[in-house]
Amino acid sequence: MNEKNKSKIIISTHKHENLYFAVGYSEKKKILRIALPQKSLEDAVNEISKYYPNYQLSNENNKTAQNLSQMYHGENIDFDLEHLELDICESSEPKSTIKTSFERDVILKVAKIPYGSVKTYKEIAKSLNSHAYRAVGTAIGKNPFPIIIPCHRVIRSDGKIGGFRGGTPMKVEILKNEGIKIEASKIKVD
DNA sequence: GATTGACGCCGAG
DNA sequence: CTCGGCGTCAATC
Repeated sequence: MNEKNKSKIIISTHKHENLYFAVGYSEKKKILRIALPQKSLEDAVNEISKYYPNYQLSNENNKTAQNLSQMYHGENIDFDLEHLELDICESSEPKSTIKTSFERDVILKVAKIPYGSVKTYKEIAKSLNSHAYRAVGTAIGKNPFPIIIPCHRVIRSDGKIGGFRGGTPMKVEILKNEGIKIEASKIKVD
């Protein structure tokens, strides 16, 4: 059931205060997966290694892992998507990789949402000429590059925050760090 | 086919 | 405001 992958990867980490960030690379230096921040190094590494058991930890300071932390804390970093592995993967690849063109299209749309603004699941669907609002949510839920591909900027049409793999409270925190106003669990529009 | 979603909309309480 | 129920469609079983 739990799909694993034999390919060898490198995991780099970064610590900021009590949060640990992790990034998984292929041998070609393409980013395969980003982990949401965790309270321990083990947990952060595990977020990657559970999909890629054949890994090696890197000691070098890693710019992406550092950028990840900065973005989480609300800095507006212009990240080059060229570093991400955005190709459609074989079905034998681990879960939460991009496997269909629909998922890829959704992820690419989300990537274009500017810092400090939000879009709804419905708007994403509409921009793809689709009514599959729920499928958009499901596809975003598989986002292998959370924070860098800003899935936290996608909210519900009624203004509520919506789901998040790291839990809605984390989504709220990231949005607030970006300066978005939230009151009574809803995005405040002015 | 049948079930399951990080959803949307409307109507009832 | 909350809740149920139905709409909708891609992915998965």
